[in-house]
Amino acid sequence: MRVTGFPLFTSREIPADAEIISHQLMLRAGLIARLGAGLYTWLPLGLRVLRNVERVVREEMDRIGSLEVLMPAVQPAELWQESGRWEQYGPELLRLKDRHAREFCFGPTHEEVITDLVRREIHSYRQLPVTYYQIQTKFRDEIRPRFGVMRAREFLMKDAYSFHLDQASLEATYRAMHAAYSRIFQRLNLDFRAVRADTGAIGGSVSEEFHVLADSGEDAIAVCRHCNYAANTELAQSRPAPPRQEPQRAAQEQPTPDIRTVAEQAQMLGLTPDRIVKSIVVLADGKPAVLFLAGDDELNLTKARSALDAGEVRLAEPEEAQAATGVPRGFIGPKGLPEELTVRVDERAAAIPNFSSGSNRQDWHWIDLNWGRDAALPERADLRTVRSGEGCPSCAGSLQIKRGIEVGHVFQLGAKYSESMDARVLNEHGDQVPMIMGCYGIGVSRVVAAAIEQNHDERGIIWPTPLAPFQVAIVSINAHRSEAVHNEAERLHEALGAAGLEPLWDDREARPGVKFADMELIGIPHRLVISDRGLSAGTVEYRGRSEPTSRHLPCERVVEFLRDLHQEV
RNA sequence: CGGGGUGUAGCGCAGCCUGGUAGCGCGCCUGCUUUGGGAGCAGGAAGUCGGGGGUUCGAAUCCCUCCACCCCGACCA
Repeated sequence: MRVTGFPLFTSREIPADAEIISHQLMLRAGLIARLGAGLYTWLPLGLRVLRNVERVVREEMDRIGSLEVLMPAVQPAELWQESGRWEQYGPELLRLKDRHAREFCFGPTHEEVITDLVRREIHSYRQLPVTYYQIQTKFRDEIRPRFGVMRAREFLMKDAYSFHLDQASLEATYRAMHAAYSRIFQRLNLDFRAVRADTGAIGGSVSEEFHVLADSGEDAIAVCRHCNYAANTELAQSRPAPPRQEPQRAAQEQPTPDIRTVAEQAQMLGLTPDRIVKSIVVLADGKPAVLFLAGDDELNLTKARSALDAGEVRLAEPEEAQAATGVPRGFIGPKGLPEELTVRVDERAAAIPNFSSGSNRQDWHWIDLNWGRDAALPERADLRTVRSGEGCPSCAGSLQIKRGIEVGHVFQLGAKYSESMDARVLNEHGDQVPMIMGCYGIGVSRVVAAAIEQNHDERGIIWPTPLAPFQVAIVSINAHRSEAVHNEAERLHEALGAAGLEPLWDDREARPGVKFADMELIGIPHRLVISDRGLSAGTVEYRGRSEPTSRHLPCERVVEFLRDLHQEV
């Protein structure tokens, strides 16, 4: 391809509204153009990268026997009403009406459609297991789209769905899919981790997320430094520290006027925060509950949701907390709390002897309380967020908190959709049984952004070979006045193309600096410079995108050299 | 949805407080020179100043209103 026939929409200026590096570089390199909030056009250069991600994904999906389909983006409301998600999903679901006022949504995901397809077409266990996938545009009306295609509203996703007679079959496909995902991200040269994950609104039991490690990632994940334990901090656990052993002291109530925070309480009472049990009022599906945690721990709302078996849990407003407990926030505690309140205690808070907490009386706190003696020990639960440096739950190592970009997610769904939508097959005994399902997603457009987050320098993008829109940049110096340069560039362009090496020849009449800067910004892995200077010695200059220096190659060896280099990766 | 901010040429911005008919850099077009790391000189094109309404002799500037976008928060696959 020649630049004169493949315009680059590069820019020197950093767009004002791009916050993270991948967003800035995608705009500056002319990969995408913004249309509206969370809506982007893929320009020719960017589309080549996106297609490369798709290609790798398709190859690996096909390899494990997953079958490609393409479902409608617009879906009838009836299906969503049948699964119950028309009500559940909320404003993130873009709802539409057609000319007959019939209701539809623009699909954010396709469990309903695929389940409907399969229940119509598959009737016998002999037809199972089966896995379908598609690569398709989704729309989720995100509260706050940001970071370019990283969190866009419209985005490209690979979603796959598997159907099984039994759990064992589901697990086999799940493992195959897991392995396929690992291969995909390996092939794309990304530094990633598979982490245990919350199943959230989709439902189901077992679930893992694939995260590309990057400081700009929106998710926090806990990874072990020694073993392969890795979990989203939404559910990560750590090895409990040995409980503190000390004789119980007599409880005393202390005046603590105007104390509101754990830090103030610790200071006034001369304690460290880990001797304090704090009381947090939450509303679980609208019902108040009090959660007790160690003073230096942070409440994990995802864990609270499962501990309280609730759909939605949020922190209570100060007025709501006071209404539920009868005391202002800051003075709530386990001793003397109204008995009808739902309470839970975090494991770590349950292990603190002689702790301090609110008195359920304004301006007073207890010290030296003990569970069982002064207040009944509530049902124990894991409620805290793990911290960096804590012990790994599955080995003797320690945990590290890293940031990750979620690029993939695999789920064992179970029978949630097949039951609500009545997707059954006959088993070998002639009984109607609901199919067991799995679902598996990859954020195709997000992978492009994630790859840039991980592969760039101050000059621009450094594409991993499988993603690069072009493999070789040919920069001809003064080709418009040197016939020799022009001819050699043209020869190489043709020869490299014939060798399948996807060259991009910058044949513009621009100054060399402009071309170098552009080729570096758009991240082409290999660069050839053709100049009179080199040709007089029978050489052209080669430089890898991330290499500091160039080397000279005899003209006749160039194609072979690049082909070998390309083969290595 | 709450809080904060920004809309002026394709991009990045100044001008607004203190009203007087719009400017800078990059980019773009033409010519000449230049040509191994984002050239120089000369000339040029390009803006409903986000939309609507109001105040005023006069509004980018002051007031009202609507819209769009960005950031923080809650939320979320």
